[in-house]
Amino acid sequence: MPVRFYNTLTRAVEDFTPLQEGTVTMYTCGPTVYNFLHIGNLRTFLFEDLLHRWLRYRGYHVRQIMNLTDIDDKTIRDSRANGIPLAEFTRIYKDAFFEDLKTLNFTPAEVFPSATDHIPEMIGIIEKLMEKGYAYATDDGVYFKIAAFDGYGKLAHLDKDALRAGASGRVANDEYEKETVSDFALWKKWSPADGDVKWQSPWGEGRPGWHIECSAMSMKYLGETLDIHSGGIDNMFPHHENEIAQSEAATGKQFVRYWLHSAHLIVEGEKMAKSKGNFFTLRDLLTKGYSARSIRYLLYTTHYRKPLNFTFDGIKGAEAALKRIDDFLFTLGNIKTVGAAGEGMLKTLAEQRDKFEAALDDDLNIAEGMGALFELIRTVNDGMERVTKEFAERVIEFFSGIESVLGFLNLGAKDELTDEEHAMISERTEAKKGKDFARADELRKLLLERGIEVRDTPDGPVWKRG
RNA sequence: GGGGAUGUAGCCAAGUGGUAAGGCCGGGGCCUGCAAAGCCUUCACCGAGGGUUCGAUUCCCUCCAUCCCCUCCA
Repeated sequence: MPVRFYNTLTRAVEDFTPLQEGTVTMYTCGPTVYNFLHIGNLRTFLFEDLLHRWLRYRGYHVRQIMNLTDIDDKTIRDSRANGIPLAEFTRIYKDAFFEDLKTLNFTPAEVFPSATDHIPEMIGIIEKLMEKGYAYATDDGVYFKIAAFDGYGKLAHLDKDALRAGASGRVANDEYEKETVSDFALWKKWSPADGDVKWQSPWGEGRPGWHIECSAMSMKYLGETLDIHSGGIDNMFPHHENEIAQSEAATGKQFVRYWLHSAHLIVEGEKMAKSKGNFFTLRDLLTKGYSARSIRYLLYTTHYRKPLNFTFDGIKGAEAALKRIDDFLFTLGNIKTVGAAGEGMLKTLAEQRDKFEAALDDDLNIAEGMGALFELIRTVNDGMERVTKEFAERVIEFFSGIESVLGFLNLGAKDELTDEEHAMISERTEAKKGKDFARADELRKLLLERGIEVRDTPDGPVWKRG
């Protein structure tokens, strides 16, 4: 079975085949760099990370581009509020963004282009749109004329004639000079609120509209037609709809073949909002003592098209679940029994691996995939006394393989003990032999204080660092 | 007001027209000198009300709740 994805464009699950055999071009909307990443951002970015990793696992060469929006209303507003030049201000959050990606063990994109480095490319597209009659200039900027683009609304399934300004009640009483309220800005002429943020253009000094950056950067790095474009569901309209309009109007070609959108995250059943006090950045959670891998696990294990309810009970559960996997791999790593792997065990391994892969192929159903993993764990644990070193290695090899998809396993090399610690373990074993359990328990406690947990097994004591 | 989703055990979360995976927590038991790890066992009338059907959690309708979008929020 091929990999299948739910395509927002067609509202159906479709078989995935890239335009160019073996290579996938993928553009993912990145962060606006005016704050640290919050768990909502992470939900979307982790879905995209899973997408990237699964395509790789399936043998594709993935060319992912993730942009950084470093010029928009919010970055200008906050840089001015802080009295820092825009580039200096966004630098802070760009650096933080890359640190956070590293913390969460993201597979990096091929390029992370910044909007401000691509102003000429954006101007180029706008000029083309002007030439073709899809855009017009006014006193305050250049706008895309949606009436001129037939397919407008095909992604969001909105009727362009029915779009009303201010329907959401969020639009201030701006004096628009646009021909139609839903026409969107390609270029914004400089206004005093922009401070010293401005670029030269054929339409005077100003700055690009928000949507044009993604068209310019995706086409520059990946070509005029992309295999996959993804982002949060909230960006479907107007952002992605506008990207389609301006890109396809400019090139005359299909812009994106598969659109994938992730649902939002809520916190303890409620919308996450600063005003509700339930707004958390990654850094907030790390400060509270939660591990990056448990955050990754938790945000990874709900299907991406379903709203994810982030709870603190959930993150504690994630830590416990990870410990179960850790202990399983730890136990396997200490198996010494010699002999061939049993038929039944090999069959279970093959079955659960197939189930895991089939689940991920089916529109990235990771929840079902994890179910297969835990079934494998339970079955192997159940027959652990019959597990041989050879079979244990096979299982560990399987987990090492899927770690390229999961990114939250603990397969690290063993820490070594000091001579003193080795001596303590030996002394405890001797004490046990002599039935001096008081001394044995004392030594176990002393080792635990050093972060070393000793477990007795039929093969003798094993130890792990906590 | 319009459009789009979601609602499964204390919590998280798959799934199916024939009586519901998995993880966490809790109860009971086994194993252990004691632990740890592990195993076994227990824990759900699938938001509410109708309808279609031999049979619905799964399809249809209504309602309720929550979330997303309707010009710049992942």
